[in-house]
Amino acid sequence: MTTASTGGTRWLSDEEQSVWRAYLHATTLLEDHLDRQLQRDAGMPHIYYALLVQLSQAPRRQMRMTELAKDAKITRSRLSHAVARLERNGWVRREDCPSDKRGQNAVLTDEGYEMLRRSAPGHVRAVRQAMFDRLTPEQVRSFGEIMQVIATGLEPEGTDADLPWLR
Amino acid sequence: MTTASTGGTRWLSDEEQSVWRAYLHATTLLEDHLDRQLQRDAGMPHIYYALLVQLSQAPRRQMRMTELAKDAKITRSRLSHAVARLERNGWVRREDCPSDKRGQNAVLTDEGYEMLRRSAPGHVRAVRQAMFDRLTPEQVRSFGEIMQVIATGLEPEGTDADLPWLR
DNA sequence: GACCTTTTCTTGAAAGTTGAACTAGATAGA
DNA sequence: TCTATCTAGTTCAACTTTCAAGAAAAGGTC
Repeated sequence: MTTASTGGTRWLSDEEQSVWRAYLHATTLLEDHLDRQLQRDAGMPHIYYALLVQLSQAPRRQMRMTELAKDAKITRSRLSHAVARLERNGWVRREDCPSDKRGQNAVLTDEGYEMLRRSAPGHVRAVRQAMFDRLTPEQVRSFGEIMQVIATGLEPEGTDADLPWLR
Repeated sequence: MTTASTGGTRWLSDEEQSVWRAYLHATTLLEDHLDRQLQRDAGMPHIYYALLVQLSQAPRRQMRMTELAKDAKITRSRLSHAVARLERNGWVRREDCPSDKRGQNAVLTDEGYEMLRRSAPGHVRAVRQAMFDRLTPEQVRSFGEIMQVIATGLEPEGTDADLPWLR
């Protein structure tokens, strides 16, 4: 394993390899950790919880399905299933969109909001303990930049983020 | 939203919130990206690929199930299913462990190795494009440190990493 | 309006994951 | 030895995700 090119492939350097390994370990451990924490304390996986948080911050606590899927970076299909489950739990309700008869609004119910209010402190604590309490302010800043770069690079084309005149 | 404590909960500051959001976006986009890339080019999800890589680097290209699960940070259950699938594909073979009759060794087959050799360049390219080619050397270094801190903090207790005299 | 394309969202089946229960073998103590 | 406990790995059922297919409405063009 070297940093040199071989047969056209630029392999990862030793440092890059170890960074990549650390990244994979940190992200899988953290995602598992949060999934378990939220499954225990809120009865749902992390991604579902994130959907409710998203809704709670939207005007009138509701969003069009497609918009919600985009913001959460998941497919519409996946969102359909997720909302169906959250609806069964009584935390989300679907409403027809008045302006577009194809459209659906996912609405956070009062029960959903209440559940969020109850479990938010525990979740924030978990995130802090796993990440922010272990990093210096300088590291947090740098980390934010790095994540931003990576996310932007993977954003599907034709997104606002790709239009230079909006930067 | 402030940085102050309220009712005992230290909420995230605005900066922390935006870092957290960026983290969630970057990691879900990247994991999706790699899953699709490998599903297309190697016929399996990223985690399965990572298992084969792990095996390819082990002595005699084999590992005990539990050890492999630990290294890959997944449950033994999940690994059982994964290896069953990889076995059906002919990329891995199970062998009884001679020294412990409960044990199984997962062995990377020649076909598995060959498949890895073919798809590695494309995978490395994807990782580079998504991450390393977008970061400065200084960012890569810092990123590695940060991921290391987070991973170590989430490592199950009683691990070597927690024994101070090994540091 | 008729026609074609695009967008929105859902569905169903196949694949993957989880957590608990279970079998079999190892380990340790009396 | 006998027993209790622990460890390795698998399996089952419930749940989640993916991918492809499809229904319904919207938007454009002639």
